[in-house]
Amino acid sequence: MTETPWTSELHWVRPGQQDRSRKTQETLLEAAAELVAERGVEGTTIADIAGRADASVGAVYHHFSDKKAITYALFDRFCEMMEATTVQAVDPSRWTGASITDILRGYLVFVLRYSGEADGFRRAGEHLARSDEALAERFSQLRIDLDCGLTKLLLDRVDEIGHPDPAVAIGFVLDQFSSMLRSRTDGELVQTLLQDRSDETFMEAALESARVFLQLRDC
Amino acid sequence: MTETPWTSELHWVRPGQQDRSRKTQETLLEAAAELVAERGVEGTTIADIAGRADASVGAVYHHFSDKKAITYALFDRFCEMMEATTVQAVDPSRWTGASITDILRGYLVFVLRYSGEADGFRRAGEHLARSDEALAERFSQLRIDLDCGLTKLLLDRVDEIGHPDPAVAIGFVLDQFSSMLRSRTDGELVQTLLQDRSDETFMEAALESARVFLQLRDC
DNA sequence: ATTATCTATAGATCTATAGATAATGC
DNA sequence: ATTATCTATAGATCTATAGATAATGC
Repeated sequence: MTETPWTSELHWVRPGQQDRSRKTQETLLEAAAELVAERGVEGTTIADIAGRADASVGAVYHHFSDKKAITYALFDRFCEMMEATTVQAVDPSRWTGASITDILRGYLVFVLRYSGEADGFRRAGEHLARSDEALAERFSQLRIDLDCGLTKLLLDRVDEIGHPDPAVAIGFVLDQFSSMLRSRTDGELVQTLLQDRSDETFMEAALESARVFLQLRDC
Repeated sequence: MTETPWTSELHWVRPGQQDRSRKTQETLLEAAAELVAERGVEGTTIADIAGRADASVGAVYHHFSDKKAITYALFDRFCEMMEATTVQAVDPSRWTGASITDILRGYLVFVLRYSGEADGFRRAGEHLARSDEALAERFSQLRIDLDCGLTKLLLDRVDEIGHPDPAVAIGFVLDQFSSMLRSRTDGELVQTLLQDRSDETFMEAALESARVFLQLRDC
């Protein structure tokens, strides 16, 4: 339980030594991500992945020690995507002159527009998190890092906030946003009242809600 | 695609003709619900279900035509639970003298306290919804019925609402609540900033958010 | 010579059934 | 006599491997 594959990933994913190899490995991961986004980890077979990547089952096992290794690799890439994006997103210099509303709008636009690209990678992570506590921890940390970074950005603008407890209020608003974005971008599932409205309507309602809850002063 | 098993459920679930039979069937469904709540539909085997119910694999197949039939039966029960609860929850006479805040608080308390009991049944429905459009429709309808009922209750108290477009505002608040409740009750997954705070803190923040967004006048 | 890929198949796991045995209720 | 249950196992599906063939790069 203490040892996780993250500490010795090379046992799981064989690094290619030919150009062709790295390309195949990349194609296999892309195929796996697509399939997992569509059907989930358990609904995706090795033969499916090989088929979509125009490769053979043997090729898959040449690159990955077993099915779990593929899932790990997908999750690993999700972590990389999230970490790199978070670093850029919460860099104060990116938001020079921006108001809290600007930042929150940027967050909404980004997730609505691009979260779909990470779907299969994220779903692989969720699957692992259900059966491995350490990976669940790592998965959670991604969100926490993002939320903490955003919280800092917003606290730098605390003078815009009229709410008596800015830290708690920001925490609530960020939770609210991520929950609602999750519902909205989760695909197929759970029709809601606002589901059929445009992203624009949804965003404006979410921003208005945050604005009045935080008691933002227009600057 | 037009024919769904709902129209001829008796082909899927054999009605028992002995007391013992009905009891076994009930035990099997309860076992299935527990396991699906823990491990999901695909993570649960027929042998698992039989084992937890202290029955044999053969007994399972005596009662249910196949694995899908068990999943259907779980979803069917989820529909019954949701429909019956919705009817009671949105009955205007239940809320005589209640304010909008009272109703919203009642909603939060109920879901936080009891949604866990329906977890396996709901999860079976989600699983079916992913592969069958008609069942996805039926699954969505459950939420829509609840949200519409609640919307009516709140619109009856429209004089408490200061928001210029009460209908849209109510829709947004109900979406907000259901998304956040989903995140909070989904179990294990997705640690959030407010996740470790008490239900009480969460509820009060959610109610305050709704109050300022709807611009509720205290009555 | 080494690395990557393919085909064919062994092994594991799960669903579903067949046939025998036990319990129920007219 | 009918219904329910059990044990044993056939059949299907998926993971993983073995061994042969093809491509790469020193």
